[in-house]
Amino acid sequence: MKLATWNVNSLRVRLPHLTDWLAQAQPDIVCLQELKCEDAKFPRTELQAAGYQSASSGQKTYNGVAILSRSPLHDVSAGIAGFQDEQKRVVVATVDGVRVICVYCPNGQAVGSEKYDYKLRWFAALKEYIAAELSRHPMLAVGGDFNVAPEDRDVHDPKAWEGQVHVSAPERAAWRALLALGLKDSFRLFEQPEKTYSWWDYRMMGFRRNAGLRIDQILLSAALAARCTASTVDKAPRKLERPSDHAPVIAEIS
DNA sequence: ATGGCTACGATCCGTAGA
Repeated sequence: MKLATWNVNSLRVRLPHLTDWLAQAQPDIVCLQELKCEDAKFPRTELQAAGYQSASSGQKTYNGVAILSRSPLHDVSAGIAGFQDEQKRVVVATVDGVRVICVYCPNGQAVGSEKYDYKLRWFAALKEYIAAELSRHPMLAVGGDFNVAPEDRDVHDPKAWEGQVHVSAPERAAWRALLALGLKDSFRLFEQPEKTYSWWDYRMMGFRRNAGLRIDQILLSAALAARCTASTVDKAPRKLERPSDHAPVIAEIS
């Protein structure tokens, strides 16, 4: 089973890149973020033609998440149970016995801002939600844009980023609290090339300079981590014309 | 140097992303 996550930064703009990538990479399950697209306008038939069923939780202009799958999606629900939120950031489904949670974690804007506080509250709620899901689903994966670079090696210029949003100590603690539930960062289960990132700023030729952050991850429960055979970032779509600023992350499960 | 791209929904600029 090949599981992927990709922040597409507008599903409608990126649909050609997405369908090309699906045909090339042949993932079984894909978590998508930043659809910026209402469910009514979700390109369900186009994706069906590409061989994927979908469960989406979208909204206009901002946020929006979806899970694509070649196998049927069961027990679909949207949002974090018990956490009131207008912003569409979570969708969950069971596919082939695996509980898949797709997350678009808040950006946080700036340390100390209202959005930063929301980010930390949101992470606390996510942790409780994952804990509850884990108790019922030992085979569980959380794929998404976490908007946290967990360690300095996930940051192109740790000095410049020190204390900033995406790397601040409270954000990293919130991210590590998810691992404390028993989850593993699939990417770090393996030897990886130095300076591997999943997001690069559109400005200042961020991608050419490899000025990036590794903020997109796939977290696996112990049962899945034990069966994970590879995890990579696929930089190819980031090289295309009019790319998303994020690249897909992949985890392969035997 | 606090800018710089890109997408969006609304104009001909503001908001948001990271």
